[in-house]
Amino acid sequence: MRWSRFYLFTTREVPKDAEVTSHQLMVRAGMIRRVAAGIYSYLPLGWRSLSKLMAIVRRELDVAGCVELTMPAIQPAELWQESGRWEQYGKELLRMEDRHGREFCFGPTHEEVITEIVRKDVTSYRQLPVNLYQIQVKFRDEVRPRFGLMRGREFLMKDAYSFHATPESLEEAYAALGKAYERIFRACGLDFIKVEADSGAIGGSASHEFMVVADTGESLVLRCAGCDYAANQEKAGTSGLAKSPAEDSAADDLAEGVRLEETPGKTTVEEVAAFLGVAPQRIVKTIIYRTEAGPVAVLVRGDREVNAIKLKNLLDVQELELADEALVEAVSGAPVGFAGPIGLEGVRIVADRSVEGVTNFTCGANRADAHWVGANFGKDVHLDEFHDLMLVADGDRCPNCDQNLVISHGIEVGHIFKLGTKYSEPMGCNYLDDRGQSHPMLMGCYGLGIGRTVAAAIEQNHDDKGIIWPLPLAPFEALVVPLNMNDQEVVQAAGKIYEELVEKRVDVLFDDRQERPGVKFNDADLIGIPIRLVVGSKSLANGEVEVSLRRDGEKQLVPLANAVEAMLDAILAESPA
RNA sequence: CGGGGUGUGGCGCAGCCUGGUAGCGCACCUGCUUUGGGAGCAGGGGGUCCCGAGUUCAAAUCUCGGCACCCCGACCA
Repeated sequence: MRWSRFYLFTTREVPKDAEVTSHQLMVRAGMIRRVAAGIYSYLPLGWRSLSKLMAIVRRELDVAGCVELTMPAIQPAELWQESGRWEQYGKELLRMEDRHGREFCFGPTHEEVITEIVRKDVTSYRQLPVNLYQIQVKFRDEVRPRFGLMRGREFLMKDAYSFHATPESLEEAYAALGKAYERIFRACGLDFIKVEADSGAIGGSASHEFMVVADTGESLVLRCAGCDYAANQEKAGTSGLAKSPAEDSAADDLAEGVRLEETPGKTTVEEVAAFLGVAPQRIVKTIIYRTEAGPVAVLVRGDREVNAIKLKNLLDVQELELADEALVEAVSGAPVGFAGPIGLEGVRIVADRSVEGVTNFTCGANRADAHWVGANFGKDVHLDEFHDLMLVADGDRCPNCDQNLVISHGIEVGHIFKLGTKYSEPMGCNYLDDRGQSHPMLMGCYGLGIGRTVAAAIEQNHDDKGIIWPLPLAPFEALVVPLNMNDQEVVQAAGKIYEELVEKRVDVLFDDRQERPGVKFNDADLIGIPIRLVVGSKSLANGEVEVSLRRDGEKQLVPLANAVEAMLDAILAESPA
């Protein structure tokens, strides 16, 4: 491709709304353009990288036994009503009406449509398993889109759905897709980890996420220092909390009985702890939630936070949100800040394990400006069981091996779920077994963010001058740069090399622009083509050209006659095994 | 949803406080020079100052309303 005929315009200025590197570089390199909040055009250079990734995805999924199709982006409300998600899915679902007033949504995911397809075609266990995928434009109306393609509202996603007669068959597909993902992300040059995840809104029994560890990531993952345990924060469990000096030194006085202390205006754990001179670890805080099944009070250790996902799973409710002031007052009889388990009635109380064994603790008195001190379970508060309802933090202990967990940020690039019969059952996607009995199919679903993966690759592969593409994702494999367009010998020599590379079907960009060398070098660094060949007047006078890798920038002088060969060798060397 | 901010040529911004009909850098066009890390000189083109209403002799500037976008926060009692 000749640059002069390609559509590629770079910019020196950093767009002011771009906060993260991948976003800045993609805009500056002329890969994407923002059209509205969280909505982008993929310009030719960007589209080439996305296409490269899509080709890799298709190749690996085909190997894993998946079959491609394409479903509509716009979906009728009826299907979503059938699965129950029309009501469950919140404001992220972009809903619309057609001219007849019929309701539709712009699909954020396609479980309903695929289930509708399969239930019509597949009726026998003999036809199973099936595994279908598409690469589609999705839309999720995020509250706050940001970071360019990392968290857009409209985005490209590969989503696969598998259907099975037996758990073993589902397990097989789940494992095959997991392996395919690992191959895909490795090909992208990504440093990633696979973590256990909660199956969340999509529901189901098991789930893993593929995370690219990066400070700009919006997810939190916990990894064990001692074994291979890794989970996202929503899912992560622990065998014990991080030790804190305060906890160790907290002398367990003999219970003298619970007593009331005035705590005027002290509404937070921090304030109460400071005011009464107790460690936050010895405060039991009471958080009140609103659910469709009524209010719920959660007890958690003062220095810790409730994990809403775990709580939602335990309670088995659809809606869960922190109670507002009015509800807190109605439930606890006190303003926000003074709720406590003692004498709390008319509300379900659940407790996190973090408070189990805490003795002589402090808690709200359900009365304005007062806390109980020296309270104890079994005496002042009666609870039958403690559950895992806490957000695991850095330094907590691994549930498998007791070593310390380490927290880090991650970019979620892939997510695989075992769905079970969550959709097949309500939607009647059934098959007949070998005895003629009808059963709902077992399903799996497998998502992979196309744009986000490319963005993550840039986050991990760049320097202060620009992108450093791993070869498989590079929009072009090679760049040929004639330095002086007025020097006919230079132009001819470079043009000949370019033509020969095209002959060899190398993905090559020829910078035939009438620009000064500095501009060409800087643009080359910015767009990050992995292998570069420079033809300049001086070296050409010695019959030589210069080959270098964007990765290390080391220049190698090569005789003109060997230029094409040197480029082909470099491409081979840069290709993943 | 709450708070803050921004909206002026393709991009980045100044001008607004203290009203007098718009300016800078980059980019763009023409010419000459220049050509191994974002060239120099000269000349030139381009703006409904987000939209609407109001105040005024006069509004980018003041007032009110709207829209769009950006950032921060979203309550752990």
